[in-house]
Amino acid sequence: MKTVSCIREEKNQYKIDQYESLLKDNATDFNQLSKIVGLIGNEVRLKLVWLINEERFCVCDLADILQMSVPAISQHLRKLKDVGIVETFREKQTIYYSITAQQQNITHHILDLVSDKIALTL
Amino acid sequence: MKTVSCIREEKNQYKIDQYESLLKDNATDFNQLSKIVGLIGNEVRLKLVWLINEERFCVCDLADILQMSVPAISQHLRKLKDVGIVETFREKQTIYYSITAQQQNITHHILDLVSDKIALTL
DNA sequence: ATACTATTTAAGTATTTGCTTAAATACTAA
DNA sequence: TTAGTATTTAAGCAAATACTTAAATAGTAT
Repeated sequence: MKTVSCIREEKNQYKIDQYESLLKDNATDFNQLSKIVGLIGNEVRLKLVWLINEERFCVCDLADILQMSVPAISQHLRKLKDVGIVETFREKQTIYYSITAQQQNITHHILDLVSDKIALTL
Repeated sequence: MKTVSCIREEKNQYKIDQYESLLKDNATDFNQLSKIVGLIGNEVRLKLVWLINEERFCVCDLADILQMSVPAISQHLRKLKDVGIVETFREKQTIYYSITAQQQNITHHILDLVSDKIALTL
């Protein structure tokens, strides 16, 4: 059974039904994409992704740059790692983070927005 | 006084300081951009932005398409309107939503990700 | 082993978010 | 004016989020 909010004359029920099923058919993709975009849409994580895209960093470097606690940064990085945005490699005790090839498309699309907005050169 | 997490030999304190001040200089831009990206990175709002970019819709159309309550949709649209992603125009009792020119750059960048991922044709 | 460094994980908590329901607003039409 | 439609706003609440502190894990170096 289906809820109907619109009862006005001019509405196009056919069109509404078409868009509804179109979105339902692609529900998984919308869900996954919104998860990744939502993750990067956090101020700390946006900075982390931008930094890691510039060059590899370890957790405590990132904590110092952002002036935040190491566990806080570690937990943000874990979320980015869980969806495949960043990956790690160990060198002695230090664990370095870098951007994965896997989600580079999404990552770079969003980092383009940073470049558009900000003149960032070291 | 500044917190230091890294005490290892190999770290490059000069580089850390440079990135720290670079991010601080652009704090406002990172904050604004993350707000907008974070807003669109919600499954319901991502669908709303995609729909509204396809064609103009009124609140109750969108509620029917997404099978959600009218107040819930209205509140999502308000957030998108507050940051200038969508705008409204009234026709009789009906209020139609469309994408603004103002934030079209960001909006389209993110909708490109939808297109990349999903084959959406009506 | 032991001590130390780097990082992660877990538990606790305050804040934010996204819905619900009910009431308010705004406009249309008789 | 009155009734009806479209939408927004407000209050309340459950769930999610982002920190904190403390403890656990993993590797290094003596």
